[in-house]
Amino acid sequence: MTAARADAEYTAPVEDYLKVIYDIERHAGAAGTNDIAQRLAIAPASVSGMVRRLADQGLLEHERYRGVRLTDMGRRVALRTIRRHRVIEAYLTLALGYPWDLVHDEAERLEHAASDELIDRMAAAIGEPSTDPHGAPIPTREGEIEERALHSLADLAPGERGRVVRVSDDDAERLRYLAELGLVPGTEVLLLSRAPYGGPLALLVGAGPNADESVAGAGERMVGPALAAAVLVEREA
Amino acid sequence: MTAARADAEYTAPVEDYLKVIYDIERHAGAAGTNDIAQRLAIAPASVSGMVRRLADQGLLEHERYRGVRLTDMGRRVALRTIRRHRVIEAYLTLALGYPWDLVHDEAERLEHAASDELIDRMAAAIGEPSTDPHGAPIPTREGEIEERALHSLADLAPGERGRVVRVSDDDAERLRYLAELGLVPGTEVLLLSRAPYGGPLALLVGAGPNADESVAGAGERMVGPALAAAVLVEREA
DNA sequence: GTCAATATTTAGTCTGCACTAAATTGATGT
DNA sequence: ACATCAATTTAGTGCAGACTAAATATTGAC
Repeated sequence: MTAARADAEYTAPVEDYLKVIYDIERHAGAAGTNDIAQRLAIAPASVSGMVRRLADQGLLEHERYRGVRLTDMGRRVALRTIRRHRVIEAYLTLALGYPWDLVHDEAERLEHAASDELIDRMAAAIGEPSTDPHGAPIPTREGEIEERALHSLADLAPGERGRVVRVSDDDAERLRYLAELGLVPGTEVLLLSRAPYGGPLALLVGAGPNADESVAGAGERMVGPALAAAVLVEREA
Repeated sequence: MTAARADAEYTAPVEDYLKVIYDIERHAGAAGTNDIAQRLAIAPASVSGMVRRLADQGLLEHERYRGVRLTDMGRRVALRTIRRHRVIEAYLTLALGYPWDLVHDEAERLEHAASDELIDRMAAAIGEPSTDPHGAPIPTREGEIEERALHSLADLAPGERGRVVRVSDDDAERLRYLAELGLVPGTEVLLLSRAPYGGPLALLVGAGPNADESVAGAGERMVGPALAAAVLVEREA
């Protein structure tokens, strides 16, 4: 029952749990033990124990068998960690020329070691960007985040046009392939057609502002639905 | 007995042990349990257990009651960690404008999280410096280090002249004070006199290449022997 | 050479965070 | 209403790395 502050030190595993729970909660309302376990690549039984500890620390609330929700404090800690992660990703690409498929793993470790002071200096050095290299929004120092509801590329209707805003960053291989296809944030896409029964989508990919990053220019592309789900777009007229 | 590689992953505590053992060994030939414990701010009894584990991994050799010596592999791991630490320190000051009294603590945490790839990019970005901001030599990627034998300021004879090459970096407060006195690497000093029985030294401090860093200009200074011991100099004609 | 001071090790404990195997609860289809 | 399946929790274990208290080895003084 000690009212701990959100600026205390937390272990790397704790920060990882909170990050993952934050993300699951956003999409599903509450985070189940199994989802957490899968996202962290650990056994579900291991999650139960940690969840109890996190609840004791006031970082989340747990209804047995019904899942987990972050408290305000837990959310603050999660967002601070997410800010660190994304600022580091942005800094590595913009200031050190890191390729965009490698920054995630590096940030995954550095986020637990970097001080807020360092994060702020990094952010300032690259002009306080509002998103990371994969298009994910960077929370402010104060823990504000601009989460807009996005559609996946797979949700577009044939003939509909959209702009890539964000891509999933947790698989380096996939990121490299997306870059090859030109599917990077800022690129315009037009869904030409969608084959039925989970078949491939045909796209017209236009050049975006990050065209220097992408290997290929504009052109027609075929992508499977799993890949399309990893590409988030905003609809356009 | 498994012949592990030096490029495997080690935990942060393991890297910390190896670093301090490397350092103690350099000055004293072999590292005693007590010295290690004191440098790591842990109980001596805790060291015994860890030392056994490190010996089992082939990182060091241990003669009971006689101290510890790194193996070649242990030394390689230690030097890699030291390189990380010092490159990070140099990068933070040169690329991010970090004040020199804060970089040590930051590097102390980041050194365990940064990949070799990142360290190399940082080093390249600041022009592969040969020393960190406190004058400590940076080991090469290959684990070579140029350790020159230095005297402390306290060893100079009255009337002797020297140039500050390196200062101890483990106490932020002291670093700030040294900077105030102008005792930063590169500065010329002339020992005017030494009071007997551990009394203060009188110095003439001249401007060095890092004069912009130091608050004070050239002038006469009085320092105690403890502080003088933290300043390493090379003798001059 | 013996004795005290000091250094080191052992013994036993604790915490965090993972694991497997087994028990339990909740949801679902008939 | 009940059987079954999936999700979750409990029980018991292991490892890393710290701790204290107690035992033991080394060293230095006399």
